[in-house]
This record gives sequence, C-alpha cells and structure tokens, in this order.
Amino acid sequence: MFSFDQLRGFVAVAEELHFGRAAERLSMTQPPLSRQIQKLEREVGVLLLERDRRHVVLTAAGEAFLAEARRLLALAERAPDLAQRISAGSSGTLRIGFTAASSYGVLGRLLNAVEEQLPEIDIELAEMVTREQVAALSSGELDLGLGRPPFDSEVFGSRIHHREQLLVAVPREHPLAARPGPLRPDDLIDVPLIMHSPIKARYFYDLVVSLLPISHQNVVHTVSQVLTMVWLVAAGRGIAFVPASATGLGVEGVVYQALEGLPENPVELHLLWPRASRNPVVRRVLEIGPR
Amino acid sequence: MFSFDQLRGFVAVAEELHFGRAAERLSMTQPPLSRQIQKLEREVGVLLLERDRRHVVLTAAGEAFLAEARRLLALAERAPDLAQRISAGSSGTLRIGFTAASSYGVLGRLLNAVEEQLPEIDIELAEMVTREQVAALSSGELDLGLGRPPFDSEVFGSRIHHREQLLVAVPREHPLAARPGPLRPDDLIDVPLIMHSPIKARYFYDLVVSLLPISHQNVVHTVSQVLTMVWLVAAGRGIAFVPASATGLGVEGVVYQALEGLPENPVELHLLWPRASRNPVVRRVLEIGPR
DNA sequence: AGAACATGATGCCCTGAAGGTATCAGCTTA
DNA sequence: TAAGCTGATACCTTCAGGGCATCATGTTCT
Repeated sequence: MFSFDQLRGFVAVAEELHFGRAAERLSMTQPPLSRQIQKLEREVGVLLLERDRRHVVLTAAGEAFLAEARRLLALAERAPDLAQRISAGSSGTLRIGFTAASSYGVLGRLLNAVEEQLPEIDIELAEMVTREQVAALSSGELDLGLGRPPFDSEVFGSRIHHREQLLVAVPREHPLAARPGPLRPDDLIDVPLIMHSPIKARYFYDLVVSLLPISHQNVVHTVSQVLTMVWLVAAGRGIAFVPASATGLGVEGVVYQALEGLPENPVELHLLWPRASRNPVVRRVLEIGPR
Repeated sequence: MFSFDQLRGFVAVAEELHFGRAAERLSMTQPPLSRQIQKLEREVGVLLLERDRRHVVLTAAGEAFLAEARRLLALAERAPDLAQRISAGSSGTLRIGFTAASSYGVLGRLLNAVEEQLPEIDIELAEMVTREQVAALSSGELDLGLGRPPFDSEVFGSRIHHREQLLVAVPREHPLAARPGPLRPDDLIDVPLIMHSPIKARYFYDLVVSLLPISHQNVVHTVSQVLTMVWLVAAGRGIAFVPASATGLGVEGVVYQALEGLPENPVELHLLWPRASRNPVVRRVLEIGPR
C-alpha cells in the first residue's frame, strides 16, 4: 500500500510538473522524490507520469489518480479536526460561505434557526462571492453556501432561501431621489448607470438585462460587488440596480426607489451544498430546513 | 501525519475491541500495535479508545474517527483499481468530433459499439467540420474525429469508417427530379450547380471534380456544409452533389438521384485520431474496432 | 486470601525503509 | 561542440517500527 507521503509527493509533482521544484516545495531533495514516485507507481501498478528527459506530463491514469489523491489528503487532513471537535463536546461543525449582501438579515435568520435547533453545532463563517463559494464547496473547505446562480446543479444541491425586490439606488441629490412612488423604466433613460460585471456578477447582470431595457452607452462603471456599487452611487457616479437587502448596508447619501412593472421579488438567494457532502451536519441542517 | 498502517490498526482494534486479537488479525504482535495506536492518538490529538486494564471501548471521538478511517481506507483501496482501469482504457472519457452529415446513422453505430463493448466510458460529442476537428485533435480537445480527408497522416492515424454513394440533390420541381433511374453525367450539362468550397470542403470538391466533368461557369454558389447545400437546392437555386447520408437530413422539396458510371461508394468518412494520443481509451476503442 | 491467568504497556534490540550527497545519462540550447 | 537542465542511480546513514521479553494490574478460581 502507498503512503500519504507518496501521495503528497505525487500531488506536488503533478502540480509542478517538475521534480526539482516539487521536491523543494516538499522541503526535500529531488532523488528521494523520484524514488517515491517510482514506488507509488509500482504500488498502483500504473504509469502516472510520463517523463521524457525534458518534460513531465500526467497520463490519463495519473489525472484520475491525482483527483483521488487530493480527496484522500483532504479527508486525512480534516479527520483529526473532526475527532477533536467531537471530543470537545460539539456534535459537528458547519462552515458557511455567504455573499456580502446576504449578511444583512438573511444570514442571521439562517444562523438563528440552526442555533435554535442544533445548539451543539459550531459554525464558521466566511464572506465570499458565489464563484469562490462554489470552489470552496467543491474542495470541501465549505459545507454550505449562500449564493446566487449559476452553479452546476449536478454537483450542488440547492434550495431558494430568500427572494427579494430589485431596487434602484439613487444618489440623494439626484432628481429621481425626490420622486415619490415607484419609478418607470423610461425615467432611467439617459441616466449614468453603474452596472454589474457580466463575468463576476453574472447573475445580477443577466437578471437586470432580462428585466429592463439597458442602454449600454450609459454604463459608467462595471462592478462585481453590491457594496462597491452602493458606494459609487453615494459618490454620485450614477444609479445602480441592487437587491432590497442593500438598504441594510447603511451607506449614507443613497435613496432606494422601487421600480414599476417588475415581477414581485425577482432576486433569488440560494442555499447550496455539495451533493456529495460527507458532513452529517449538512443533512441535519437541511432537514430542519430554516424556512 | 498518521499512516495507513495506523488507520488499519485502529480499525482492527475498534472492531475487535481487543489488542491481542486485533494484532493477530493484522499478522503482528500486540506490543507494536499498542504503540501504533498511542502514536495515532498523539497525531490526532484525541483519545480514541478507552482502555481500563480489562476492556477496550471506543470514545465518541473514536467512533467518529473510525468512520473517517474506514472511508480513507476504502478510498485508498479502490484508487489504484480506478487508475488501472483508466490506464487499460476500459474507463475514462472519450471526446468525439463529428461532421454534421455523419450524425445520421454512422455516428450512432460508432456510439453503440463503444457503449456495448466499453460501458464504463463517458462520451462527449461535438459537431464540427473536419478542419476544426483536426485542430481540436492536435490541441488535445478531442480524442477522436469522424471526418474526411485531407489531414496529415504523419500526425493522425485513420481508418475508413464508412463509405457511401454520391448522389445528386435536385429541387423537386426540376425536370431531372422526375427522371426515373440513374442520371448520366451528360444530363447535368448546363444545369445550375451548387458546388463545394475548394478550401473549406476540399475533400468533396476534389472528389466531385475527379469523378465528374464540371463546368465551372454553371456554379451559382460555393458552399462548405452539406446542410447548406441541401437548403439551397430546396430553394431551387440549383443541383448539388451530396453524400447519401444527406437524405437523412430531412429537408423538404429535394429529390436525390443516383448517377451512372461512378465507383460504388466513393464518399469516405474516416475515423481519425492523433497518433501521439495519450488517452488509453482511444487505443481500446480502436481495438474493439467498430465494424 | 492467594495463585494463576488475562491483557495492555514498556524496554531493548535489530532490520529495512527512506532521506541525503555525489554522480550519471540524455536531451536542449548557445 | 560545450554548457546546462533534469530525472535516475549508487551508496551511505539514520531512525521508525516490528519482534521478544517482561512488567503492571485487574479478574477468577480454589
């Protein structure tokens, strides 16, 4: 049977594609690393790395084994932690990622529900955008995420956790800020616009574009985080479309106006988790199903 | 970090709840097993087994760690098997490019053969013209292509996968459409012709020019895809030479006529693959050699 | 009560796995 | 053609881990 050291060696070489650098990263010299890999290949019974005298490249089998090796190492690293927590009297840990906007109200509701139903569970929190959450959920660094589409629904289970209105953030000095009642889409023609990044904030970008007629020549900034948007609005740079929870960000000098002719609560926030999750706490949290 | 041997030792003791028997099961003596467990507990940082001088019992942390240990060992045991299967080509992913015309029947036969012989293989499909296939095969984005010459036979291995007739596509209203039996090349003199692009559809261009006397002043369109050709024929723009599989495209208003004096099945479709392919699945598929 | 037994821990020895240094071998580049 | 990379080998050294003998302590039987 191979050893964890061999796996670590293999992962390092597979990532560096260079024995010397990989050895350095592992704080060892190159020759024993070469032998480690040879031995691993003998144990596994398969050529994992193709080395011509100049380059190193993964074989197809190596590719597959690399994924297994990473899983093994990740599992091995977390196992002691798990045991320690249980020993310390907790019945588990839940690591939750959340988007900045969801931290106002929505996240609190989730935490209260968990706290109440499962008081012995430890909760760790990390603020990150959906894209980072997806990566962290895949690698096992997170158990649960609060984010927005898109994500791969084959890999992640999800449930709509919150719906909210889409509002227009307007600088307090702007004429539109004083207007009573909901604004009409026409009112926004020729107004400078702070828009979402179609790459980093694809959900909002797609949502806004599908709901409203956007003139792209009015876009003065392209931004990926709601908070940044609201700051730019406060600075008078333009108006922006934001979820209702942005009102909780507490930025001065911004007025939030409703819009006419939109669906009721078009902005969705999803609770998402890796379907392959091994953390029993995840299942329990989904069972108690906050709201 | 703990070792697999330590995990195996722990699992054995946890199952036997007796160091002596566990040691026996592991074909070793009891003292080193005791030390193994002690060391494991130091690494994990938690007491896993409660031993009073007479009995051994799992702690809560031990219970949880046991589950992790079992998972780790199971994963570790099947990882080499996985790698071996991929290396042997009986598992893995095959990315196949195919021309639009080949999607009718021919591609299906290939897929069925692979499916039947190598059920564990995932297949990804992408429709593209031969030229794109060649590029994708070179860059490693594809493993296998279904296309037509020309391609560099130094770089690509190939095998004729299908031969078919060359037919004439005629608009339904055209006098030639009503003619019974095969047409003679003379019949086509002075008929408007939709011809293949000598650059993008060089295979067909060369084939047709080599088999039939073409009057280039009759050419009304130059096209690179069979489907486009058939549409233009349906629109009454002229006649076109197409492979028999074009009859499966299901375009209305087109009649397909055979031609006299042609070789039996002059249109060839090749299965092609990069000779330097490192994907073992390719070798396997070529070995089972559909048809 | 005391002897025999059961069972996990400890002390000591020895083998072999694995790391280090020096060097080789084959390809690339100037 | 020489210099430089880079992975593989040879050889030495260390120490982790297994075996044997024994201890310590709790149980059971007479």
